[in-house]
Amino acid sequence: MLSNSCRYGIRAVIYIASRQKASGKTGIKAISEALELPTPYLAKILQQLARHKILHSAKGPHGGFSMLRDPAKVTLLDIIEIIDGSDFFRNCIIHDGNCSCIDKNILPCPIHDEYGALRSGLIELFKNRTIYDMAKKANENSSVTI
Amino acid sequence: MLSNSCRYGIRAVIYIASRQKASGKTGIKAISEALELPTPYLAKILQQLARHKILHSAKGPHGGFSMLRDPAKVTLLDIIEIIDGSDFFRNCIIHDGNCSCIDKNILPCPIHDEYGALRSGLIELFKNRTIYDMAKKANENSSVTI
DNA sequence: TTAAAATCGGATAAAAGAATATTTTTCTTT
DNA sequence: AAAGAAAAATATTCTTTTATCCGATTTTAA
Repeated sequence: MLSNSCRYGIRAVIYIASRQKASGKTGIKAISEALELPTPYLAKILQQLARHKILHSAKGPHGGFSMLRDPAKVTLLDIIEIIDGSDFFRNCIIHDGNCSCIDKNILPCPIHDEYGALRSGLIELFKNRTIYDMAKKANENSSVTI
Repeated sequence: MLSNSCRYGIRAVIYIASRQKASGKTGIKAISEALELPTPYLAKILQQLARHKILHSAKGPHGGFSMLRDPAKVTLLDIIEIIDGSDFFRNCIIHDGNCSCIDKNILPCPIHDEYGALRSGLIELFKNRTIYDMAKKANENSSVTI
């Protein structure tokens, strides 16, 4: 459902937020080692999030990434929309393009109603979970993996 | 969420089932024209479904595809598993590989419980909707699109 | 035996994923 | 202040996967 890029991005942001208090900025190397992700690929993703003002990035010695926006105000949905776009949230499950509940000129597919309800549930979940929530969980509860 | 191949396959099977009563076999050309799908690509997908005994295929004049298994006993999940595999139903939302509820050695991710519930809902939906249901809907209800 | 169909193998294109090399910025040290 | 080093940013290239197309072959009913 979510692309690799998107999952990497989400995990990295949670990690950055979870270390914010203790150590300020976190270098790309530290992140990719901790999460076991390919460094240059992750760098590209974090650059994208920095351009979208989710993260702050600092070059030079002791540089690295930190949260620019308040983690409590960044939702999963924000990150997903930046990296994967919002097609998923608008599309029908068996057709290209918009779902009939977005484009009223399209007739619904045979499982429109049931799928629509589940899709709404997903959107709500993504909209309600903030980076703050998840970073906190990761910090105080060691039985959780980022 | 579902690949193009998978969505094409589902729609084609519904179409074949919906025409079964009236006209028996349906040719690949007729299907791809009706659903506006690329003919040779669709052919490959249908061959795959034929190998997995969902469809029957007949060469020669008046050949074409028809349902091999009873449409009432073919679920969406059956088709999805053949074409896209079952990774989606086993995976965590932010990690590669199995979810912690499949592999007990893995610690859950920070949104494991909430996502798990929604994922189960999707699986149930895919398991409960049969090709028969959807073909019937398409036949008797012209305000639905395959 | 011919024409209509599916089948099969490979060719091509586009997108996603990943790695390498270079450049730019900024801190630190002299 | 200048030089050097550390870090991210950018650009380029490579690989893999997904999507698509095409030509040749096989099958089979009329």
